[in-house]
Amino acid sequence: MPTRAEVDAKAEAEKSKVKKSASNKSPQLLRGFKDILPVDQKYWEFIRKTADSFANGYGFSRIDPPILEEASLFIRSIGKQTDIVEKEMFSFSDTGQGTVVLRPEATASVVRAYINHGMISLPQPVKLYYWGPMFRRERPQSGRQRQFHQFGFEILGDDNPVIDAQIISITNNFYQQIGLNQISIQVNSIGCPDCRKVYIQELVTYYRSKRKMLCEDCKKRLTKNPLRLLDCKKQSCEVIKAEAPQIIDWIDEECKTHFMKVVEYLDELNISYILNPTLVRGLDYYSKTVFEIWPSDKEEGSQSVLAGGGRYDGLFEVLGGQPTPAAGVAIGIERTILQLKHKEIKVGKGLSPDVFLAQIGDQAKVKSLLLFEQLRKEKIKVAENFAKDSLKAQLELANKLGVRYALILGQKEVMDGTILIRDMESGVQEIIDFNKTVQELKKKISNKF
RNA sequence: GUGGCUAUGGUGUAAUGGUAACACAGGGGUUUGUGGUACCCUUAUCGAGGGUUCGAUUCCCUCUAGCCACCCCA
Repeated sequence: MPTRAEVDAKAEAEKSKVKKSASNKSPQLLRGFKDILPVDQKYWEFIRKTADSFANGYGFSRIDPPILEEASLFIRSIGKQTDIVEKEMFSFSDTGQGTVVLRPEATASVVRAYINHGMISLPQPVKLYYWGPMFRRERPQSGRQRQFHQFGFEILGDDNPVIDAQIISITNNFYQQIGLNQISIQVNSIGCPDCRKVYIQELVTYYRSKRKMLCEDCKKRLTKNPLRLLDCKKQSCEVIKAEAPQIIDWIDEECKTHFMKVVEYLDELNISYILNPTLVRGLDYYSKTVFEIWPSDKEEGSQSVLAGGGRYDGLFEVLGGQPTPAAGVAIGIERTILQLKHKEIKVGKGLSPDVFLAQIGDQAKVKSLLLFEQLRKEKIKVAENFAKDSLKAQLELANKLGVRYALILGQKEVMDGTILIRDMESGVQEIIDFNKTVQELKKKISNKF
């Protein structure tokens, strides 16, 4: 039997071994976290630009709530019983601040900001737009990451159904605008808390009578989150679901009229949508209208939700504010980009430079450093590689970048006060006065179009 | 969190119980001032740890990660 000392020594050796090999390995990305690489930036810029212009055009003001918030903000808003709060939040305790979490979504923060800053005294409704990272500790797969990005539009302070329709319309227009017209808009109403309670009672009664035929998950849902029963995709439960009472038949007059109005507006706006009586959303704060955007190719079986939203009239009170009606949408950026790629939608032109500046020799290098600055100020997009000395290597690079023209500045040109302009397509070169570089270049570049 | 599949260089792919092949990309070069078409050189302790074995990248186990489905959501 080994002595205590031996055991300790062994453990120590083991530890240092691990430490050593770990320190030699380069640090890896955390699970579910991703770098947004240069090759993908054009998609991000494209979406960002479009989102910005939508915010602008529809009169939404930008708000950037912090990424870290009090845990209670989300527990109270999203709901204790939801998966997001129960098992998906990145939370930790910060000295003196209690439990803080990396935000899993932004609507709660926006509402918190509305309350905190007394936006109730602003002309209503208040229209806000956000963009940023969200965090959910989920098992990653494609279109599902632990850090992902959303942007969203929220209209706070008005209960008119036209607001609901407008949010859906904006979302629809956004997808049309970026070229993703193969989407389906799923719409439903889950009523207000009062009539929902009645409906849930009814639903539970119905499902209880069929309890023996339910799958394990649904038995759990029956007590935990009855609305989710409607989400089950199991064949056996589908049958039961088909006969289940529909929420639309149980919501009260006010909720029903509201929903009819929303649908009417959508019809007027010529937006095609699908009434989905089983659509319920996972966040507790929703009331009345709920909707989701799905990719319309059912063949792929991809059930990933591109965007989702709805009305959340009850949220303000839950967070200690005055009762305020509101509606909004959150759009998943990664998932939207995935669809753009899937549909091979071309995005942006890519920023290829107009000209490559090549230099040979020390004097020329110094002079081209200055010329580069001059060209940049003239808004000519110029590429270079001052670190390379050989002209061959520089032209090779110029070729790879696909520039039309190359400027060549060597010892001889410096002496003569000239510079070479080479047409990379024809290989024709001309000698021009160094002082006329900008003027000549501009002439050539504008000829291109 | 549960289940299934997978794991070879920067990327995409081979092969094999005796330490890895090919393509592309990258870097360097073919006497130092010319690219897009050539040629040469160069880039992997085969995800991590353990086991079986004379010997494992190849077989087994564990872990980790990715993908898919579920759960849930964007």
